[in-house]
Amino acid sequence: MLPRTYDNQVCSVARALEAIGDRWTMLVIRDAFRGVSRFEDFQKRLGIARNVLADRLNRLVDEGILTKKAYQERPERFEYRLTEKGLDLFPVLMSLMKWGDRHAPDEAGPPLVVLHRGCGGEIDARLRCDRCGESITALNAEARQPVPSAG
Amino acid sequence: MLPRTYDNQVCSVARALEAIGDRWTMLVIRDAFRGVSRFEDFQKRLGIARNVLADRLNRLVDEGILTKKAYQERPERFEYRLTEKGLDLFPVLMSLMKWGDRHAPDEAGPPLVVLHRGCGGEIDARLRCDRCGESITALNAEARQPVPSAG
DNA sequence: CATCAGAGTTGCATGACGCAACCTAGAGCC
DNA sequence: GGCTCTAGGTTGCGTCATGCAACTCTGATG
Repeated sequence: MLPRTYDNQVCSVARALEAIGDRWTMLVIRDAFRGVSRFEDFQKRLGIARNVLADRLNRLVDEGILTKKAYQERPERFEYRLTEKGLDLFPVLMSLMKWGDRHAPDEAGPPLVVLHRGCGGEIDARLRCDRCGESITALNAEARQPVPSAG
Repeated sequence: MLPRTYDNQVCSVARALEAIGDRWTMLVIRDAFRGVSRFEDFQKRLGIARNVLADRLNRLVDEGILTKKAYQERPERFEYRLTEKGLDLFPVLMSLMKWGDRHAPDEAGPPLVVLHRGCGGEIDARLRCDRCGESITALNAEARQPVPSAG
């Protein structure tokens, strides 16, 4: 559990960040999407401290975002794989990536292109209206607050 | 600047997380999207330590995600507003919210509904293929790695 | 003159993190 | 039977980031 929870925050964003909102977790998940599954590989690719990595992996397993399974006995060796809950973080990761591509670009250009398998098209991370299909941005969105105590 | 940077990570996700990837920053941004703009209001709503809040706001201004502007002189008082770069984090926030709604739900159900202004439709945060328009998930996406040194 | 609001700053304690060393179980080799 | 290697951690220690309360500063209000 994170040392400081956001219990006072009645918001899905806060609850999501309680699960994945520290400095390393999202990068662990990113590497998991890239197919990394073993302790040593996470550690080498990220340069994260081993104790911190062990802690993050355990937490992600507790959260149901990763599963830990032995891929061989004698000697026992483990792999960490994304669950469905973890796989559902894909849009979060892609919108982060798109934002980084646009606003914090590397000189070498976008280092990773993600494509629609088979089709070969690129990912469009824009939000859509589920009624009219138009693109939704911060400028044409509005929040409907649930009525505080009138239900 | 974050204490630990991800310099060894050639990835837009890592660069994005360098800007917004600590425990409070994304919640500050969420409140900014809700219209919060003053130091005292951020502090009261989030319960964040004042020194940490001051640090986060300064960092976000340095990053070009927020602007700081006096909304009155004598006494001088300031407001923090999202820049275009900050507004572009909207898809990140919405996909985090959708994930939280689905996988870390509050008993009271989704506490915040965001609508297409005028139309009234809800937000569809699924990723699309920019060629064929189909929905893209982790299962039908593939990464094309840039050729390492063959350019 | 006292009090209040907004926007911080300062000092101290605690907790998260980085780092290196160590541990364990089995495999391969000689 | 000993040496070394790999995978997956754990332990101990030091430092840096964070939480918390108190304080500052400026001007308004009574």
